[in-house]
Amino acid sequence: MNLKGLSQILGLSQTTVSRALNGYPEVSEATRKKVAAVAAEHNYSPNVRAKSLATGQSHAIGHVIPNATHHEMVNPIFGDFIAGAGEVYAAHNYEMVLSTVADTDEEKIYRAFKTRGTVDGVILHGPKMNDARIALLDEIGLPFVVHGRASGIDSEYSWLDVNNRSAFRRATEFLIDLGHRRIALLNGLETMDFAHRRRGGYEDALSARNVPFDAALLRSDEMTEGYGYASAIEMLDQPNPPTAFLVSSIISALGVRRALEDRGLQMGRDVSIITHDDGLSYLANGADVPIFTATRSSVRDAGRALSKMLLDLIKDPNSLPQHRLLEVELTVGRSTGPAPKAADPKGLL
Amino acid sequence: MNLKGLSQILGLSQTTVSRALNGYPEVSEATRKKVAAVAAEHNYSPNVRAKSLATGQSHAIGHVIPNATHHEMVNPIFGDFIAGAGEVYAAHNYEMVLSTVADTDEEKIYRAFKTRGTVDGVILHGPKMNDARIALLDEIGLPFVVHGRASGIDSEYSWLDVNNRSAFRRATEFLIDLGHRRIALLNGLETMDFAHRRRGGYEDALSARNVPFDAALLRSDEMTEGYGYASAIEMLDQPNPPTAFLVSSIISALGVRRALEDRGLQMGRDVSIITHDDGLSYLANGADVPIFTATRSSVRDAGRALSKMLLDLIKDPNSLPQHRLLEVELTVGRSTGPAPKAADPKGLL
DNA sequence: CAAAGTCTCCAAAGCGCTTTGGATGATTTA
DNA sequence: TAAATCATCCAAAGCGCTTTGGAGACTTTG
Repeated sequence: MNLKGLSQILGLSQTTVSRALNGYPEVSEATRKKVAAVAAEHNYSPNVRAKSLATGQSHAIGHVIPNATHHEMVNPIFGDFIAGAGEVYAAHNYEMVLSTVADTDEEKIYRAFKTRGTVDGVILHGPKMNDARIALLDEIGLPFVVHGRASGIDSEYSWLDVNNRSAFRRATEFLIDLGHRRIALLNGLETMDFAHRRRGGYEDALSARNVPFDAALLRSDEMTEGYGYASAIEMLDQPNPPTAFLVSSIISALGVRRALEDRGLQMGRDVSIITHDDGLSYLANGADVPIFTATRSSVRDAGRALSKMLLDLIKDPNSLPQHRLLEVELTVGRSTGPAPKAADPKGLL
Repeated sequence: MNLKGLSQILGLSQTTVSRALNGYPEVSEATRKKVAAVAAEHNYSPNVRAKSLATGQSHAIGHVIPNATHHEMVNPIFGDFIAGAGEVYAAHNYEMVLSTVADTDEEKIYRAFKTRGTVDGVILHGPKMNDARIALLDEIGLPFVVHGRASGIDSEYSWLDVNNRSAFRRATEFLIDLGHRRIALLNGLETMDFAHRRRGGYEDALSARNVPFDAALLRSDEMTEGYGYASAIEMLDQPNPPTAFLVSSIISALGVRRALEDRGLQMGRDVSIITHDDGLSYLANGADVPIFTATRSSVRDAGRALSKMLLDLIKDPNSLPQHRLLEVELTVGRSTGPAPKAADPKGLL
């Protein structure tokens, strides 16, 4: 059933039927009701392609999954973010379109999004330092919002970010307060902006408390379980091992935990761990008492808020860029405790 | 730049330009080259909405994420599946559109997909026993393929599935061969077809080897880390605890591992674990020697193969339904070993 | 009571592409 | 040489919707 058919059944013009269905004032309440009834009866819903051709809007939002090709890693937070955004899209009758590309082809995708009119806007994931994509999207003229920020970019753009610097400063201070002086940082890839900020927070806390910085206690990579494990093993086998780990992802934290176990160390007593926790649905950080002491911020909430921000921007393209900085909750779990008295925790065994 | 503009620049009709770009034979090689050159120069790419309105095809595939609303869990394998499918879509110039809905609204989404012409076909995720969606999609007339199968559905449809029954039979037999008689099964939700089949394989092996079935060793739920932990703790604290766990997801297996640690049990010596491993990119099961003995099947490969199957089906709607049953690799890691001699492994402590 | 508004509704153009049904001139065939 | 064939190209219709620019029929106003 299409508009033409429907208007014939009703004995009205397509114009009137279209206006009735879209809530325009030029149609009487009586006919509007009649139209609505017949439309429902015949299960009419407008062809979205024709509609978007006529309006110039696609009612779709694009997400580009970075790094998703070949054997690289799919960011595990993506699913939860999408779930949050999806709720908002569904409520506003927007479609979500996803593209997976190699980093190198990302520019092509954005250009195609614009010229082909596939989407009305995009959410930019995983911003890097000096991220070139922001200028690109500005140039293309495709509305966008950023999940995170990009240090080194001066132009104004809308973003939503976790206060990573403050979070990791607080977490580091918390460990220092517990007496830890050898604190390892297992960071994400430091080309990523969030990782850069986290490292900043970590270094802020160290220098504020006069704890020496040791490059041997620093790692940076994609946040897999294996990365957490391998890094922790390596550091624990050093002559002067860390007594605490600050980890950028709960998945890597699981790896650190496994390393502790392998080395016969007890988490929270011999070695402490604080991790960032994105609140992934399948990796809930303990029901009652959290497994890990964590800096927590729900990525699903982020998805909800950021997609809303983008829809607002699309609705009113001249509105000012919006910013939203989310503070984390620092929740204490069973993975942290006072620094062991002995110089070398392994000496206790 | 649109077709009209391009054809004016070229001094040709829209017809000829369109045909030149789409490889029709009615145009000479010389003009085809000229058209291609000018199109590239002006960065032309056709408006996808206009194209699909004219052709009746959207060149998009729909994925509906089940259970993704509110506080329910997003299936962690989704990201990797999508990554695999995305590669295929990109190669064939298809778009991927994603919808997240409550289970109850799924029917609406599929109907809307059809009547609004949003997508040319869908991939059905997470089939349940007697899944009603298959008949629904048949009735609607929307081409689809299923990731998994649905027991109890007689109609013919295309699917790709892991041989779950055989996988879990083999895994159980492997444990029995190691001397285990108290083998727990931490299954997925048994409304899901895959979980039903896995349980079947488990029971097959038990009865084939005359190992008594004990309902106290069986759990079924969404496969979170917390579920693995809680179930394992509960069972280990029973009077006659299991000496081995068969787990449906590596994420839950991590929970079991944590439970063992909490109870001071050593994995692979005191208690064995075999898990199913979907090959998630961020949870690689160990680099050299696998952490877990596992039944492995790459969900990313599944995404690739299944999306290809759907594109084939769309290209030739009259082709016969395709089926693809993937066997798992049973790879031995460090989580399994002979059953402890003592009746109660905790007695060893 | 005529003029000016209001309400409702409609015909037709337009969004950017594909595709049908020729038209034109060049080439081959009888 | 006339007829048939072929290779290229084009005008125009159509996909299903929105939206502009009126047109009638009623009401209100001076």
